[in-house]
Amino acid sequence: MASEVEATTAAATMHIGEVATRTDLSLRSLRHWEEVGLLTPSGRTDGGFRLYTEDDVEKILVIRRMKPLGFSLEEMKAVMADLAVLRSADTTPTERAAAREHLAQIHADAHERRGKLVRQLDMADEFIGLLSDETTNAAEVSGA
Amino acid sequence: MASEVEATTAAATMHIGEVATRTDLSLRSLRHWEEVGLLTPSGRTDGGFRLYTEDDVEKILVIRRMKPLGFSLEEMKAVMADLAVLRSADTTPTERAAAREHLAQIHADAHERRGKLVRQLDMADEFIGLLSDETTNAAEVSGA
DNA sequence: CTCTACCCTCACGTGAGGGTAGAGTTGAAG
DNA sequence: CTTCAACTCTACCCTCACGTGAGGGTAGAG
Repeated sequence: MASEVEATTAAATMHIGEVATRTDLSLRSLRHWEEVGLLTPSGRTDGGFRLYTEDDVEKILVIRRMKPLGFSLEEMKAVMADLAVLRSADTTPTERAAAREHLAQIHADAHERRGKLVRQLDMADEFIGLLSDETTNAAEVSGA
Repeated sequence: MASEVEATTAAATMHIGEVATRTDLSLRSLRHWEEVGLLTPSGRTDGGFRLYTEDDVEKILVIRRMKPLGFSLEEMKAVMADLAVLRSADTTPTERAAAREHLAQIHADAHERRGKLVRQLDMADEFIGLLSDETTNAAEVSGA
């Protein structure tokens, strides 16, 4: 039998709490993601506890990177499905082509959204500058 | 008395539609902001149309800059109030001090949030890079 | 078996608007 | 003045991605 010390990252599964701390996400989010079918944990204990694998965590981290771009959970779900198609070996060329095309689309979209993020950062900086001004010299309005 | 032609940007007021296009915000947002007391238009026509002044638009633009930092409408409302205190002449020193202190707090908070925005941008870039990889060479997996 | 720390499933609440219906207002052209 | 298209009003329900309990079950160490 395989010894109990396989490696650090073998078939070890985690409960939701560990995943949450490791990915810096809330339990609620992870559960919600399952609810909507975005990321279903690989297993459950007999008692009903969710069991996540390292692989699950990897996927979660991909999703987490996608999130700041403001994609909906549905969109991310589609992306994960497409990525799965590309990563898996036994998918038809037609499927793979469709997945690639869709991902290319997403890629373009992502670029656009990135642009918006940058613009938001600019606005934020303008606001911060505005606040600096206001708090710096507002003390000397009627003074000497 | 001041003549009716004060300047180009005198007492001229606009309806909500013009404000929306000028600020790139939806009518719904502007109405919602009024609902929650974040920004109340300076007037109304007899028929009930909202009338915004240039000054209102200025405030709206300040709010718009604050938005990307993820402050809630309530928080922004407080900020606008504090800014109003600092800008107005007839406010007690106590009031002004409180406003400045609160704004300093917000300023610090804003910096933190800016940091998060930057980190989000980084994550976004990681995701985009990931997509690039996947879509670029996924075509040659079993080929030669 | 007990204890504590986790985890479960509902079920409702929230924030910041989106969308629509049905009715009223504007203001320019005729 | 009348008419009319374009605009705006309120009121209401919908969405999305969770947050927040309530009430109860599980894991596993002692």
